[in-house]
Parts: sequence; structure tokens; C-alpha cells
Amino acid sequence: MKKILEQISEVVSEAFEAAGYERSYGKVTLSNRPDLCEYQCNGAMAAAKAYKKAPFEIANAVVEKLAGNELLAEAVCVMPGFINMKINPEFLAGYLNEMAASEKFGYELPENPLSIVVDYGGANVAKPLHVGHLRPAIIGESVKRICKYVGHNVIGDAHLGDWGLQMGQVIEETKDRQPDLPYFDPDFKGEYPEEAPFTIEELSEIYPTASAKCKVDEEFKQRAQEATFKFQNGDPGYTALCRHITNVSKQDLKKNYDNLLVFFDLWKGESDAQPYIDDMIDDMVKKGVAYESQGALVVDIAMEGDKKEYPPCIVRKSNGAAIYQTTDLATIVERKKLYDPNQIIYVVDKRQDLHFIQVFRTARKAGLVADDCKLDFLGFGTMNGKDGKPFKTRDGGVLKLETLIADINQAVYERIIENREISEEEARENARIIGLAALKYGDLSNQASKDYVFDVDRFISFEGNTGPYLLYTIVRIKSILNKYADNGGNVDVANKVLAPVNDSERALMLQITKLNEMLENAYAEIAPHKICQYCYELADAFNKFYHETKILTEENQERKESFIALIKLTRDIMLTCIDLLGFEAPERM
RNA sequence: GUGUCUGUAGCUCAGCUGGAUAGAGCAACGGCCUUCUAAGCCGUGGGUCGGGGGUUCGAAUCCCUUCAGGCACACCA
Repeated sequence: MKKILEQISEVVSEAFEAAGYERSYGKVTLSNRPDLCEYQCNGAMAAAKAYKKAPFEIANAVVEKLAGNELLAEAVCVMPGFINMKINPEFLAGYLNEMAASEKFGYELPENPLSIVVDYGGANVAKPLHVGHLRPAIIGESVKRICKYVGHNVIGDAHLGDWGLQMGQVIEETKDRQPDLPYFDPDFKGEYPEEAPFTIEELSEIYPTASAKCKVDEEFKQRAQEATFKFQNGDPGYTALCRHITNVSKQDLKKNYDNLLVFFDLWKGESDAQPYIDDMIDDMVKKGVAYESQGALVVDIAMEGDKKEYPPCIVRKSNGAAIYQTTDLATIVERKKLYDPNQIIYVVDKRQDLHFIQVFRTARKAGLVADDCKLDFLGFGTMNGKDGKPFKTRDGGVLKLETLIADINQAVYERIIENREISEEEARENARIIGLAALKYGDLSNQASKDYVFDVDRFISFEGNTGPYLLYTIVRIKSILNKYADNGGNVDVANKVLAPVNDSERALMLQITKLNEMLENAYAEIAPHKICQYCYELADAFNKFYHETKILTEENQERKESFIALIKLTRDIMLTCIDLLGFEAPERM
């Protein structure tokens, strides 16, 4: 269905035309003076210049043409030439009823859905997830859900780091512990065992041990580097062992991501792109985009209008090895071949923006993607502590993600048992749900590209603009609906929303109508924080309405059913919003 | 040094495709629970939107300049 702003703009555009002006001046926006009106059109002021007339005169003529329009209850013109409008309450109610009856609240799906790859997570095989992995997981998951919701075909790819030194480190440490395994026997000719030589628990201890050893033991470090080289060059035993490392590690990562409600469609890794490298580079050389410079093979990425000189993109190091850029480019080749995407969104630390400029420009120059394939870099900012410096543990170390989440859950749990009398089991379960909401909302409510202060106490404060506040509001609505059902009301029947009876109900209804406009925007700008803001305003509007309106004791049956329909719609939209943000609501709290 | 991002209330942040008195939350202070969850609601105080120029009928928003901070700048990922 058409968005409400489109509908009103249409009406005003026609009025401009009827009054003898360009219809393009009829664009209507939400009012920034809600005390005066709900919608405004500033077109008369822009038109004044083109037609060399007083803006007020134009606005007046337009307002005359708007008289009696069924969408509007009021249209007035105000100096110097604003057109202020109020919506017809009957029309408003009708709009909500249409939203409630429509799939996805009437969001208009694209005629030609895009194929979108979202690259997020940034996890490395064999290494534990730490706080640094939190933002890409949270933001990426939300971006993925938003893209899906607005009707595109989306693939979320974890794009594991499975091609680095850590592989060699784990190989060597395993070798030291179990030297007799067949992977280390160069003459071994049989089938390698199907079972991994270590469990998740063992692996998660092997890596840190090996990593620590590398820092103090030069000989071990040397061996790890050699092992990495051998595995990257296809040594069969090492390759087989690496497959075990990856598989075991993946289970552990999956468990951790599941806890965060982060679900990848694909668990590809850097290693999957390797087979594409040689052909890709040959092609670049053949096309003349890649050339040798200081021993390395590079691609110039300078473009007209650049304010600075960009360093060329290295696609092959002077020692012949591939580099980060190479792998990312080859991954684009792979994705083009397997998924032919129209858009690839990278959710990666913003400090890597130069890297992605290099990769994107090289991909374009070498024709790795179709010209109309969008390559988006959603660079996120740093998570800082309360002191404004990058988030660290008390002793300055890197905080494991599991620890962070456990700490938050514990803090939320303590707050719950302080305020509520519920069973131990429910308190723990709610702490998990509410903690995750606090964590994710705390992150997503900031613009992704900015650094932000990670303040657990504030996030779980249960007050104000927080995840728990949203959940509390949802739970409140659920509770009313449950009571309504207990008293014989039927919650499942689709009641009609009537025109609003008071200002707070009207405000709630207006807020609901903004949903689809907001969603379109959140997708176009890849901006989950817009959903946070909308959902908070919706919760706020509901709570104000709630305090002014007795819902269950309303005597007029039709009116009561209208209230029920309205709060049901509010609940459903809020549930949709938090789902797009990547968290859930409990039944009670 | 070059580029880039950021600078809005005591704190944390929205607003930035130009519009009418710059918005929230927290913190402070004052109200509201015999009535659908007070994790809520209502109210008060608090800002020369880093500074300075410019464009415009109109600028937190666009342009220039300046100050302060973050980040990145070819063979790490």
C-alpha cells in the first residue's frame, strides 16, 4: 500500500497543479512543529522564486484547492508560506486498518528483489570470539534482517578467517602433543581419519597456548610460519588437519553466535576464495590493469577528482604470496560466480575503509562485478569504555565475548530479583533475553559508523531509551491482551480501529503510520539505529496513551475493541522492529 | 605531512537530501500507585549546535577557513 506521505504528497501536488504551479512543489513532510500541525509542505517558498510571486500568495491558492479533501481535516497557510495540514481522523483510522490487514503492514515489496550478500562477523577459526567481534555480529545481523524484510534475497556470510598464521600455530602445537598422527607423516598414503584429533574444549586451549608460545619461542614461531606456508600451498596432511580445525572451531563459533541470535546462511572462509586467485590475477594482467611495481603486482586505483593519492592495490606480494586484498577480491569473484549479487555489504571496522576503497576500485577496474552491482562498506566505529578509550578488561587484556555476555546476564539477573518475585528459572531465562536486548539496543541505537561508549550500567538500567524499556512496553501490551482474553475477549478477531478519541491515541496512531517510511529509509541508508529510534518513539507513544486511557474498563464495546486492535497493532509492529534488531521479548517481566 | 571521520545540554546520543521556538534518555529537582505491570507517566531547570566567515528569504544541516580529538596512509589481517 502507498505510504501515507506519498498519499498526502499526491493530494498536495494535485493542488499545486490545479492552482497553476509545478506539481513537484507538492512534496509533503512530517511536521517539525507538531504543536501546529501533523504534516507540512514547504513547496510554496521554493515556488516563489521560480514564479516571482509572494510565497504566501502561492500557498493560499494551493490551500484553497485543498479544501474539502477527504484525507485532510485541515489545511492552512502560515507566514511566510508554510502549508500546515492535519489528517482526517477517519482516514487515519482507515489507514491503520489497512496496515493491520496487510502482509508486512502494507510495506511495498520491490518488483525485482535484489540478490544481496552481507559479509559480517569477522570471526577467525580457532580463535575465541572477543568484544571486538560484537559490533560486526550485532550490526551485520540487523542489516541482514532489514534487507530480507524489505523483500530482497539475502545471504549472510560469516567469511571466516581460516587462512592465517593461527592455523600453523595450531598445527605445530598439535604436532608437539601428538607427533604420531598421520597428518605429520609426509609418506602417509591412506585416508586421513574422519574424527578430529581434538575436542572443542581442547582446541580452545591449544590455540592460546600456541599463540603464547610464539611470542617467547622463536623456533616454534618459525615452525608455525612454515606450517602455515605448507598448508596454504596444499600439503595434503596439513590441509586435512586444517579441515578438522575449521570444523571443530565452527561448532564453537556457531554456539556462541546462536546465543547472540546471530545466524549465518553461509560459513564460507578465506580459503574458499583461494582457487580463484590465479585466474583472477592472470586476467588482470591480461587486461593490463595489474602491473609490476617494486617487485609486487599492483593495480592503480587513482580516479579523477581524488583529493589525495591513493596507494595502489597490491594483488600479489613480491614473494609471490597473496595478501588480504587478493583474498577479498577473489571472494568477490567467487560470489559473482555463485550468487551473482546486485549488492555486497561489508560490515567491517571503519579503520579498514582504505582497504575497501582499494578492493572496490580494483574490482570495478578489473570488471570483477557487474557495473550495477553495489559495493557497500558499512564501517563501524570503536567500542570504547567509559573513559573514552578502547574497551579493555581491568588488567588491559582482551575480553572474551562469552565472559562479557555472562557478566551482563548476571547483572540483569541481579536487577530482576531485586525488583520482581519470580522463580529462579524464569529470572535466569529473562536475564538472558533482557540482557541481549540491552546489549544489542545499546549498540544499535548509535549510528554504526561512530565510536560509542559501551556502558553496561546504562544499557541495563531498565530506564529510558534502552532495550529493556522496549521489552517492558511489549510485555505490558501482552499482559493487557491476556487479561482481555481471560475475561472472554477474543484477541484473534480483527477488530476495527476507530478514529482517535484523544491526543495520545492520535499520536500513537500517527507514529504507527510512519513505519514503512522508516523501514525504506533504514534499508536505503543501511541504518539500524533508525529502527531503534522509531521503536522507542512508538513505545513512548504507547505508554503515554496507556496512562491516559482505560482500555479494559472502557464501556463502549466498539471503542474497547478498537483499543484492542490498536494495541495489538502496536505490539506486532514492536515485535517486528525488535526482530529486525535481532532480539526477542519475554512473556512477562 | 596527506587524507578522512568526529565535535550538539553536566553525561550518553538523535536531528544533518536547508525551513517556523534545536530534541530524547541519564543525572538534578518536584508531582502521580485502593484502578489494565511505577522497569511507567507528568512537570521544572539546563544548549551563542567547537570558533570565524560565506551562500540563502531561511543554516546544527551546504561551502570556505580555523581549533581540538580519533583513525588510516604499498607487500599484517
